[in-house]
This record gives sequence, C-alpha cells and structure tokens, in this order.
Amino acid sequence: MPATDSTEVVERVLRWYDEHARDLPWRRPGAGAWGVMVSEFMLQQTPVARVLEPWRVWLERWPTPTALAAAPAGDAVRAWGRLGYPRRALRLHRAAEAITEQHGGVVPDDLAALLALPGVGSYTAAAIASFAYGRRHVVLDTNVRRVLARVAAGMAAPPVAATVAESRLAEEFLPAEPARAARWAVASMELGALICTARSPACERCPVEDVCAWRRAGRPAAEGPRRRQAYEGTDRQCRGALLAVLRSSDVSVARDELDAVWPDPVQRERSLTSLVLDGLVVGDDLVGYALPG
DNA sequence: AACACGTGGTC
DNA sequence: TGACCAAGTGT
Repeated sequence: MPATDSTEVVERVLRWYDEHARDLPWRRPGAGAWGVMVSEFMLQQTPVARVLEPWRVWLERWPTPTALAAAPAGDAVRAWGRLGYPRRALRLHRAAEAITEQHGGVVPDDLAALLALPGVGSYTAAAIASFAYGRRHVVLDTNVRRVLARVAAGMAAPPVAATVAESRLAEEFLPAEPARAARWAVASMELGALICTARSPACERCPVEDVCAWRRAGRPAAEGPRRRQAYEGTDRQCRGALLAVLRSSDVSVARDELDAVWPDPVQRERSLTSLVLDGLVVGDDLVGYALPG
C-alpha cells in the first residue's frame, strides 16, 4: 500500500472534478466512441485549445469511422491542418479503415482490439475503453503520471520513461467499480491539466494538497534537467515545410516549388523521400507531388 | 532505450 | 527570448 491513502485521494479528486470539469465537446454524451477516439488522436502531444476547432470540423465531416474510411487519406491529412505530427491523421484514417472492415464500423470496446489499430498505443487504448465505454483500465498519461508522482511518491516529476512501479501505483488508486474507475481516470487527468501542472502547480486550489507527499516535502525541485529534442533545422522542420506546401494546394505540385521552401538539397531530398515512404505524400519529379488520393 | 515525429503558446 | 511544454506512438 502507498503511504498515501488512495481512497481518500480518489474521493476528493472525484468531488473536485464534479465541480471543476471543463465542458469539453468530446466529453458530452453525444460525442460517442468515434468522437472520443478522434479527440484522443488529436490530443496526442497537442494542447486542448488547439484541438477544439479541428475536432468539431472533423466530426461534422466524418461522423463515423466508415465515413472517414470512404474519403481519400489526403483529405484527412489536409483536414488535420496544423495540429502537428500529421502521421497521426494517416494512422487515424487507417484505423477507420480497419474499424470499417474488421469491426462493422463500430469502435472496439476491448483493449486488445483497440491496441491492434494503427496509432493506438497503451494510453489511447485505455482512454477510449474508459472514456467511451466506461471500462475499468489504468489510464496513464503525462498528467496522471505527474499527479501520482507528486501525491504518492513526493517527486516533482515522474521518471522519463514509464516504469512498472508507476503502473502498480496507478492500479492501487484505480477504484474497483468500472464507472467509478472511468470517472477517476478522467478526473485525475483533469487535475493534472488544470491544477497539478508541470510548470506552476496551483497547490492552493488542489483538493489533495494536505495529503500530497510532494507538497508535504516542501515541493522539492526535479532531479536533473531533461534534454529535449532540437527542432530548428531538423528533418522534422523540413518535412513540415514541404507538407505545408502540399496541404495548401489542390493540385499536384512541381518539384521546383518544393525546392523553394528549403535551402539544403540533401536534407530536402531525404525529407521528401521519408514523406513518400510514410505515405503522407505521393508522386515523383515527373508528375509532381501531392497528398495521397 | 533512445530517438524520430510538428506546431504553437507561454513565462 | 529561447527553452519548456502539450491527453503518445512506432521503431
């Protein structure tokens, strides 16, 4: 058992959530499992504020997995807009095809079937099963990892890579009753997103401040600085520049038009090749380049 | 295990 | 002002 009284923490966080939950569109009853799934794809590494509008447009245009599967993959990539990581759009499209062909057009409700879908990893599978279907699963995203690290372990931040200890801890907090477990999953995420934030946590408004191990220890700083990945001048930035050209064009784009947006020819070639390899771009120097039909 | 993979907002 | 951060996945 953790030193922290998990039952008490869960109880208080659920009560806090009752009062402070954001009214996000994918949390409304009408959103459906597909609405939840689309939101989870869009929210991978992307802030809520930037997802709201693309999500609304997406669901209006493709209300079901089957509707999306019937559209060209390029339409999905274009509709993804500037959310970032456009491979997610491609994976979502491929997942919609798989759901259409293998699951009768219905988003699966069990972990194994969800995990088999492209772009669905352990977090997203648990999130869909929990949020859309009320199943009991540990939903361990960056918010929950941070909340548990602080409340129970007294650390400012969770380990860089997820550990079995974290999963075990999360399991101890998970209520036995499925509906309550699902509620805890979304509530603990919300606490991490609104109160127990990475930068400047609002402990004074936290429902579990007085039992938080990190708060009690005087909010000690994190261990070492985490080195982050560079972006400026990388292939990622180059790919983004190339794809931006193709996103904004309805017709095939000539090679020299792509050459104009990135100075280094070697990196440009490498990036374009990787985009084609990913399936985000189709074409060649002869016919030009475009998003996949 | 470590790295690739976009983009934009914040302090 | 640039470094950090945002509901991860795939290799």
